[in-house]
Amino acid sequence: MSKIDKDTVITDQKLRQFVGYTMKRAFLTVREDLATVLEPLGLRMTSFSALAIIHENPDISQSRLAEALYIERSGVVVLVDELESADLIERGRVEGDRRQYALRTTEAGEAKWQEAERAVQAHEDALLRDLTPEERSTLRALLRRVRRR
Amino acid sequence: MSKIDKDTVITDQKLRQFVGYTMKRAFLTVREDLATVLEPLGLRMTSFSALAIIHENPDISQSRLAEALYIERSGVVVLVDELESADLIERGRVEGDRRQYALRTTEAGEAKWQEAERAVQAHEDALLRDLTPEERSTLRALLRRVRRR
DNA sequence: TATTGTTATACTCTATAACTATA
DNA sequence: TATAGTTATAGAGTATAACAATA
Repeated sequence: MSKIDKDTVITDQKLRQFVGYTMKRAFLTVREDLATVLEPLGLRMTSFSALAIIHENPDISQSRLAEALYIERSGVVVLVDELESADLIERGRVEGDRRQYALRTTEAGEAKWQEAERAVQAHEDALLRDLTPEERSTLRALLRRVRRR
Repeated sequence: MSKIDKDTVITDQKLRQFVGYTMKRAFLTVREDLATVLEPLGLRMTSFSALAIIHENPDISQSRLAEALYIERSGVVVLVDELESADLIERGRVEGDRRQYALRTTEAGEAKWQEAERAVQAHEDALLRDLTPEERSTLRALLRRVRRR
């Protein structure tokens, strides 16, 4: 019932055997740093992703953006509101279907994307500084091979 | 303002260049599957980790468990309440310091840990089925080299 | 003064469900 | 009937801050 030593080393050997545990730890590290990098740009992790998808797929609808981001359409509404309020994207109308919007970046949105892309690249270069370019590619490739059952 | 084609392929080339994006996707896949695996055992991702740490570090205090789990002490209270209510761990008293607890697994907790460990191993084997044992080791090793600045 | 555990509160992120307007 | 977008609500997972007991 006692013998707790202030300097006893806490081990996590059992957990370390799991890829998921290591992945969670790495992801939380990335997420925290990324948040501080994006914050001064007025972006969050998800709005950064949304801006990237809209930049790359002009005139995409909210529903398809939801699929691309793997979130529900209801979540996209808030996200798009946020980007639109910041004048980074516009809700264009589609001729022939008045239900959906055609999302596209504004000029300011394009500039913001370029800036954010550079900032995020610098963030990754910092966190992955111990990995060679080849190792980073390997890491990306291995992560992409994690598959749902 | 239109030309949205129902079959237009949505690309995420810009995001894929980032390790963090791929990591998030992989982690969410793991987290979702893990949750369904742990649910019938009455565990969550974090309580599974806590059980592992307590199993491996008998008589650990709540504060040190918080450090091991990278969460706040206030969060540990709820977590430990949860595991204690399920009779998986006990809050033992420390002789010489009445402030802290000495957390340890119960017999039921040990059994639950063995069962959960097997279940989580099966979950990983399923999600990482496309990776060889060597590739899984490589993935773990690379993830561990992601470092805070 | 510092540490341990606790409580209350709040915040972020996301999902669910019910709704409207259009198709 | 089905689809696109919206709103309100709720839940999970954490963090922050203030506090009591003990060191």
